[in-house]
Amino acid sequence: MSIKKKGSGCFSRRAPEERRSSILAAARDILQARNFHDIKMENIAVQAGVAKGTLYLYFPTKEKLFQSLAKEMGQKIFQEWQSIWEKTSPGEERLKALIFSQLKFFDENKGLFLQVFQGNLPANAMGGLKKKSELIRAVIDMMAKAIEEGVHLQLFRPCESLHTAVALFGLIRGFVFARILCDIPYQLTDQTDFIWDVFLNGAKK
Amino acid sequence: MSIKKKGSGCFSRRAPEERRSSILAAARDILQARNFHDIKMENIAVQAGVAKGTLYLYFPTKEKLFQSLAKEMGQKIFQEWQSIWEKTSPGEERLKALIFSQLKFFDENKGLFLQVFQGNLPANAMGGLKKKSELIRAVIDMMAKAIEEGVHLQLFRPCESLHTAVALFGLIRGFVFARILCDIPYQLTDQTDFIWDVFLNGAKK
Amino acid sequence: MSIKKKGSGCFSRRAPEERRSSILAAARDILQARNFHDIKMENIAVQAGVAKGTLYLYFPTKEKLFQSLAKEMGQKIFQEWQSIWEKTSPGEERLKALIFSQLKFFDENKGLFLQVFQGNLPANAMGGLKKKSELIRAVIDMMAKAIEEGVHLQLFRPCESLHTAVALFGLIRGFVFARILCDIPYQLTDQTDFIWDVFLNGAKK
Amino acid sequence: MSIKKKGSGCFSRRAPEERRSSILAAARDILQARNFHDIKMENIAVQAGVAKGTLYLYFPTKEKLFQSLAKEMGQKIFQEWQSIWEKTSPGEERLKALIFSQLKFFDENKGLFLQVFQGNLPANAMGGLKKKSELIRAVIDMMAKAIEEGVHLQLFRPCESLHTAVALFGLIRGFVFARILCDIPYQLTDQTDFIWDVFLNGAKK
DNA sequence: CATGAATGAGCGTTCATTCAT
DNA sequence: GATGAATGAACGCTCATTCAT
Repeated sequence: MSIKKKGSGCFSRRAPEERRSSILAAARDILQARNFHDIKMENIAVQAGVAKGTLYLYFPTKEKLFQSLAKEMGQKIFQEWQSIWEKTSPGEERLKALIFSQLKFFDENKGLFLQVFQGNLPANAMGGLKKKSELIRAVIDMMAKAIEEGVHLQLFRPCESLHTAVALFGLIRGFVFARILCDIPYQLTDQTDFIWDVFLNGAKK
Repeated sequence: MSIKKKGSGCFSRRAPEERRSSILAAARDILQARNFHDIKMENIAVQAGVAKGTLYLYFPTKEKLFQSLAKEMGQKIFQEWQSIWEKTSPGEERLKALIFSQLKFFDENKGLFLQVFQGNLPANAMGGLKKKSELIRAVIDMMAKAIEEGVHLQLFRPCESLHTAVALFGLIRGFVFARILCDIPYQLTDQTDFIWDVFLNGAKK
Repeated sequence: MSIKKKGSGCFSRRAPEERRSSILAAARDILQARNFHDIKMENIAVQAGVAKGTLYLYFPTKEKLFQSLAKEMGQKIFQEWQSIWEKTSPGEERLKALIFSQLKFFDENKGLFLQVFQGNLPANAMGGLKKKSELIRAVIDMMAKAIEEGVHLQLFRPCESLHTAVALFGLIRGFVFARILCDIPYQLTDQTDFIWDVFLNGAKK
Repeated sequence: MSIKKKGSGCFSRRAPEERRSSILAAARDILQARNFHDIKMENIAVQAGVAKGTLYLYFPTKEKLFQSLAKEMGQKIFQEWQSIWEKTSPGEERLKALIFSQLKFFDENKGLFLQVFQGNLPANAMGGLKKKSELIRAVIDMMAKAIEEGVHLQLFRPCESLHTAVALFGLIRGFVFARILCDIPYQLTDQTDFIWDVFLNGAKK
């Protein structure tokens, strides 16, 4: 009735920006386990420890709420990639860091992987999908650039860098799929070296 | 007040199995563009050219209808994989055929890729997901066996075949993602050789 | 396509218990004239002056709503009987008061007599019926006890009190039936003395 | 698909009048256990061993079907009463026979008692109710006449015969209620003498 | 600002009725 | 005549959204 504390780091009586964040955090947590359509505004409100009506003070509709969530998550991971780029040197280090970072992201967001990043979004999911696609495109482009660097460094043979980046992107996603959907047992981030090995040397004898 | 005249009972009377199929086909077509939750039974009925009530003569609920659809599609592609296995000889031929087949499937089902095969299914999506996971697991296992054959044939170096299969699976899915989500321009099936090359030789100089 | 503007959220905000009551009252009024199955939730909502959805804030299903109604009415009449028992002295006074009370109840609830108290309830009417049966059993048992008192007081000849109570119960119900179903013209409660006379003396010359 | 034998004495390939009867019999049997609204035309068709459409060859609507049933049952019992009247001599014999006949009817139609004869009929139940009321009125009037005879025979003291008949009617119904709704244990028809005794002598010491 | 009771459009499902076979 | 697949109007219930408090 007055002060509720529930879920992920939400506190009543904070600055409005924090309230907004706690709502998004609540939505994110619930989205780990349920569809957009199976999540009720009520659920988010309870998880965030606010009243249903309060959600509408921060987001005009349910849909916009989830779009905001997708956007913020996208920005966060994009920033992480940028930061990795800046902190690493070209070639193996940079690429392995990017691989590791992606594996880590999916490890931490198994549920979201099935929801936000696989299209479980409202009908005009194209809004959501575009964001998601842009993100995928961004990491592919970034890895393509890193691969070009690798070619210059004579690490890789000359290649169509975009396609090669797509290949690497898929390699990573393959392990994510296998891990999350099929319960093939391994720690996702532990696969960095294996992925790197296959990517570098292939399977040939 | 309580009893009203209903039903016009004017219709076409096709073969019953055909009717079931046409309903599933209608659902599949609509699913190319929309979510499970954004598809109304009405939509399916109209698309299939039947009345809403008719759907319920063939499927007890909306959910079961889509589960049937997922099941049938899964069976179809699984049979295709089996048939490929039987018609090809071990090693390169068999693996390239499996790669090609997967690329072709996604090329023909771009929309579904985003829906049925990526989890856009009802709340108990776990039913759907399990099916999907089983399918993924099946193709990975099949490719793992083919890779073991390849190792015996001295085509590949010794390896943990399951992980290597996951890598190949990912390689394929990477191109699918890139093509479908990011509009990276290429004919999906044209990438068979490139995928095979990367898988075999890696990117190393 | 998937998300539309809904809800107008304009209303009155009475006390919550009052709202629940007014819904039950609306249901009771409509039930005077119509079957459970011929009453639509919409009807009740309109009669109660609330929106359809509001009904579901107070009762989880249509069926539960009517069960609540039956329960409340049963409790009310049972309490009345208890209160009569306490306020009257054994013998004629007590029994005549019980007779009068039953006649009065049916006089005031002619329509319900045909509905709630005669089994016009949902499929699992057994729930409803059990309640009703319990109520009937309760009044029969109560009258049986009063008759035993009467035997002790030498008012009645020795008898199987339960069967005699059933006879008295039937005598009362006979007038109710005749009045309500056949429009035999008399004021129901005016028959108290006649019923008492027949019960006491029989029809014999 | 071709010849089905189900339920109460129904045979395919009979005269149309027999088909009509078997449908009504099926409806009657089902009505013993279920409400008008909980009975589907399909149920009746299966029970009668005919196709759903066939019902509509004999009855224009579901409602008319049940009205026909009510009418036929009413006629049957009315004829029984008439026949009793004709076969018995005035006074005790005639009245006890009427009492016995009513108890027997309810004993044989416990389920219907809860359905047809207590108002579980469609919205315009007034059609049904009128029939039922007429029937009740008929037996009351008949008993009133018998009571008048009894007065002439000096069996009964002078009285308002209609009201006295209502009392007797109620006495009978009381035992029916108690037996069917409350499981008070006795064979219904065994109560004839007790009812007669109470009706004649009352409960007085 | 925050609340949560109230709203009502919308959808899944049922089943009396029809009519091509 | 008999059949039963097909029909579609109708209704119970949900839940995003609103706004009086």
